[in-house]
Amino acid sequence: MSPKQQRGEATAEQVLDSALGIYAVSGEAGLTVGAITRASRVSAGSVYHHFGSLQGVHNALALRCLGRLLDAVVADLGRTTDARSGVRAIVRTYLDFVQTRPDEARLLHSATADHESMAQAGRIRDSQEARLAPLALWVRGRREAGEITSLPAPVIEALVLGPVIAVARRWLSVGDVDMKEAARVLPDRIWCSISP
Amino acid sequence: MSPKQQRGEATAEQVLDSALGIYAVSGEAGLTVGAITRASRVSAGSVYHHFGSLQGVHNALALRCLGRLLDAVVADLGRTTDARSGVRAIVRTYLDFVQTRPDEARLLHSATADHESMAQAGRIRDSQEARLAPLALWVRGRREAGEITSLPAPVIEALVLGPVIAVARRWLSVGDVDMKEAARVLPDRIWCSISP
DNA sequence: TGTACATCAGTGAACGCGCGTTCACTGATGTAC
DNA sequence: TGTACATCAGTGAACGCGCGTTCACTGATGTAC
Repeated sequence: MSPKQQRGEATAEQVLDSALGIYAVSGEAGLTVGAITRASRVSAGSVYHHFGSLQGVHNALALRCLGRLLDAVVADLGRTTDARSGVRAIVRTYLDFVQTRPDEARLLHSATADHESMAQAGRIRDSQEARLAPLALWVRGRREAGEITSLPAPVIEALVLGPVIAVARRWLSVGDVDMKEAARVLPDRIWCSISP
Repeated sequence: MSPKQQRGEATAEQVLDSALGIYAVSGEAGLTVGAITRASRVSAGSVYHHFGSLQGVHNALALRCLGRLLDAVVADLGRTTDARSGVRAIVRTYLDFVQTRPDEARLLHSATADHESMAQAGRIRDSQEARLAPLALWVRGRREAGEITSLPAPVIEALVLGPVIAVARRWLSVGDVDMKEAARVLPDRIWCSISP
């Protein structure tokens, strides 16, 4: 899982890059060991050496994508002070990520829904705790400062991320959303739904 | 696809019922022809006679679930007059459907994300046009009446359904949402985000 | 009402294919003295 | 600096298994006269 030699790291990255490409073209069903070895020019044995199983590749890929998204969001969120600009930052960063890395966004949006991930939702949260903690902290801080209405955390999360994810999915599948307009309009609309 | 004999209809329903159960327990990957024939006591040949392929079973199942959800929503929406009570009806009916038929809700939430469905998003919309039309009509009517802010239709859809879907998915996977409270709180919050 | 016939519904053994995984092995890298 | 050794990285043929699909066939149902 954590290679002790440099070239090991490079190989693992190569596998994940290829896997993402396959996923983008052929979907989850197309992500087979054969497809990976063909695309990455890494042998089956080597894939197993690094990831243990095909599921291991899948998990590692999902974690890498989620990590990148959370990193981006947390970084931009850290530059804000009040709740309103924070919400604006979350919306913009999320939509920006979706447009810049559509394949990874697609993976995240279906991965969070699929059966395996639901069973492992807890484990995923654990392994991303370092990135999730600042986010939770920010929400708690804003709420204690009275800038956000006092609703259960999951409901607030749904009110903030729900519309953003919905727009993102729509853009990724149908494509009939003006993302610039969405980024301009959504923050205030979302803000209104969670202000006291 | 549309059986000419009564017993054919019953068999097809039996297959879909079993398929839904398998999907709930084993996920999409578990939905194999073998699993279906074992659970439904319908032979492989008969499954192919009715659905053409395994993908056909999957599509039919997704369409049946979506149809049921849309029927429920459209029915309750028809009993409302103003936009505000309409939004309340949509939220409540949706959350009610999720709680009453969690397996079907899970299927819908992952099916809309998966690769195959994205490719066929257009065809699905077509085949459900009869149910989608009243919904679209309602939105247009409310907007022309000035009861809803004038944003692009997909953005409004995202603002209304986004939080609802987010809460539903959270409840289905993690389970840490009070659905009663969500149903009580969400309508007004959502309403605020789309009022002029 | 009875019979002949076409169509629909259903069976299940058999098919080949591609899947995930293993393993005995070779080569590369880092380390200790 | 050189050598010996342990560990890591990588190979690819081989394995058996379960998959989706087919097809020749039987039985049930509806229809026309």
